Amino acid sequence: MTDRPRVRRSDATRTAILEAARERFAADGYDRATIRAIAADAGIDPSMVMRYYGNKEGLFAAAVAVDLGLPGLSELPRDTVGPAVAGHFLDLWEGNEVLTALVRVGAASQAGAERIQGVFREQLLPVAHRICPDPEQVPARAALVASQLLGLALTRYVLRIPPAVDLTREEIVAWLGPTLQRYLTAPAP
Amino acid sequence: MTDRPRVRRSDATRTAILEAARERFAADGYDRATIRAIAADAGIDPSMVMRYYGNKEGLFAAAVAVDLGLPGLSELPRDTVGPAVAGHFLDLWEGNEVLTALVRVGAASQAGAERIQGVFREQLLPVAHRICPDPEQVPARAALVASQLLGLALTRYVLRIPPAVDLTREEIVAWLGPTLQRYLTAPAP
DNA sequence: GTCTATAATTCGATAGAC
DNA sequence: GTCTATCGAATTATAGAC
Repeated sequence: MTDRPRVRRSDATRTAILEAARERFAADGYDRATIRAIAADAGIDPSMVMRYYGNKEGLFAAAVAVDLGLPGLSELPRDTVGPAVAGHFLDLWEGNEVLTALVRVGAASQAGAERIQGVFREQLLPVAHRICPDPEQVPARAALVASQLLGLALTRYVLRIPPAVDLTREEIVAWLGPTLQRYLTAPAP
Repeated sequence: MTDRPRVRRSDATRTAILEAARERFAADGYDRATIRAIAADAGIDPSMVMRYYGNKEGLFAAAVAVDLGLPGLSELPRDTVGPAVAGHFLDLWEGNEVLTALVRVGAASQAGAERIQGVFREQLLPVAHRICPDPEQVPARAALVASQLLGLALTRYVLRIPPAVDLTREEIVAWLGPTLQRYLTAPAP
């Protein structure tokens, strides 16, 4: 009977809230990104945010749900996986504020740090297991990969150190590619 | 006449405040590290912090004044500078909360990010100029070095991703040494 | 579903007694 | 130099009208 398409008005509002939240968390960090400011950006009332997401932590959790889209990478030829990973992550970072928000909040709060630990454990580790030779070394190798990728993101997108911002995509892939390749596939030193 | 040693009582208080501030900023980040909590840790009254450092920003600036002690590294043989840099920074991070506080606040606030930019410009760049061959490439190479060093610090000391925490000193020097060596001295790719 | 009004905290900063 | 008391502002979160 009343099963028409079900395009609730609130869906647009929810999307607007999440988008504004991502921008604010990425730009200001967790504490300074106030619900009031996010609601103002989204053009709605602050109390709506509470209604939809319960509290600030729930809003953050919904805003930074992230899919790295990594599984496809494990199909690539093993001897060029380093540059492929570098390029893939550059695309992710350039086109999306979620990751900047995630790092910024991860560095600032325990809850944010645990969320990044979760992404590492559930998305990066499994793929590393399909790429690396010795299973026993996978966690250490994945941690090294994460350190270089997150370090570039930190210097380039969060701290915005000028020479890191000025690097071109080609330069980054050329410099980081061999590093990641070694961390993933080279014999342990 | 009254030029006795000048050991003011307040010196001990100042030191206690700065030490407590470093711990709090490192553990909680800028916003959550309240003046009240810092004063409580130092065993003094919150108003003393204001008296000595003017405001919270002044306190932070005094607490994270940092000397990386880098110049000595430029005297080392050029072909083993990578592992030397890795080991030097590991010692710095392990023995001092200043750097953790700096990264945590740098990721969370603009003022903190600018402070790290200053450290990069005034302490890392000059040393890189004495190590790298081509002066024109120095900023980019230094930025790559910073990305790997800060990335390890982020994953190991701030986010505390378990496999990054579990890495031994020897493993880190062995893995990061060649990376830094290449960023600093290898021909551009 | 949306908004007004406000409760309940908490923080940085100030004024002033001792 | 040190502490008490407090102000003013900003925040999350709630209650309830429409």
